[in-house]
Amino acid sequence: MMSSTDLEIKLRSAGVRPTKPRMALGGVLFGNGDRHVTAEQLHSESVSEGIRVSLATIYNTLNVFTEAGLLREVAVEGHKSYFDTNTSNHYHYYVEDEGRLMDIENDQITVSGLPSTPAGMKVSRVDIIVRLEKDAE
Amino acid sequence: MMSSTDLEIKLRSAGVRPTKPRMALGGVLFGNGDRHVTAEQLHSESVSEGIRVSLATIYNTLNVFTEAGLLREVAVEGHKSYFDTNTSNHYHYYVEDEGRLMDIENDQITVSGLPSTPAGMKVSRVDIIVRLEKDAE
DNA sequence: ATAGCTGCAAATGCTTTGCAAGGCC
DNA sequence: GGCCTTGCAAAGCATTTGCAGCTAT
Repeated sequence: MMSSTDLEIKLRSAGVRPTKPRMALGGVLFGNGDRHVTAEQLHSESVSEGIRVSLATIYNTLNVFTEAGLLREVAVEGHKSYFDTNTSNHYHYYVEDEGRLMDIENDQITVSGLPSTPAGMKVSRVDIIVRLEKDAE
Repeated sequence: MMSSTDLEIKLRSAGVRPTKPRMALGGVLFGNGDRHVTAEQLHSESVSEGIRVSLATIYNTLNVFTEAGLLREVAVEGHKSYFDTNTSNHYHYYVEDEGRLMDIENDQITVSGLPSTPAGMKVSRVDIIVRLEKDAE
């Protein structure tokens, strides 16, 4: 858990004004360890916890948090964005049958053999998604 | 270039009926080396080459080709799917400023340190996207 | 002949936006 | 007070679907 004071500091440090909806959503997002949510998931979860926010505000808040570096957006497949509360460098499993995203709990992953970056460009991020399906065994 | 006979064989072997639109789109897709296109790009390119197809057919064809294993779909970021004519195992650069996808021309890439796959699951595919931005140098 | 395609337009799903009312510093 | 934020509903995009007519085998 994270105290509301800590949360307020977290938001302020990132340059995000701690409004009531942002504090409430921040509590849901950052109060329970690393999470991966879609806008729709966050909305229904918030509503069922008694937080009354519109879906527009959910999107707005997720975007503001992402731009402020509090969340990381993960593209898995068209028409659905996942937001990850773990902004450190790490990779993901994606369970295709369930549409569920998980962190790969291992910081030993290394990618080798990458060619040199094209001239005038630099790497902004490396995304790795390991897609999983049920074992037909 | 690929002859229309070869293209027809390619489609038939994949279990895809070689209709007129499919042959025409197949020519655009497979006639010029490895490509990465969005539906919209393929549509406007086809139209400017005098191929009259509706956007619905573009989507339908891309999906049929993908299911038949002739294309591979790459998720880069919300609201846009890229289709790659290179279906072999390889990874991508994504140039963020231009929305352009490129194959990483190197088969030396290896990923090590992956933890064992969760029980009952197997890896269906590993996607790696190296995001590039302009070097601010 | 008949199962499968295509095109059109309407529908869908996710996300953004315009604008008036309200909240934060 | 003034600027930023919220909510609602409407708009926007990319993609899919229903259906009547057409095509490949």
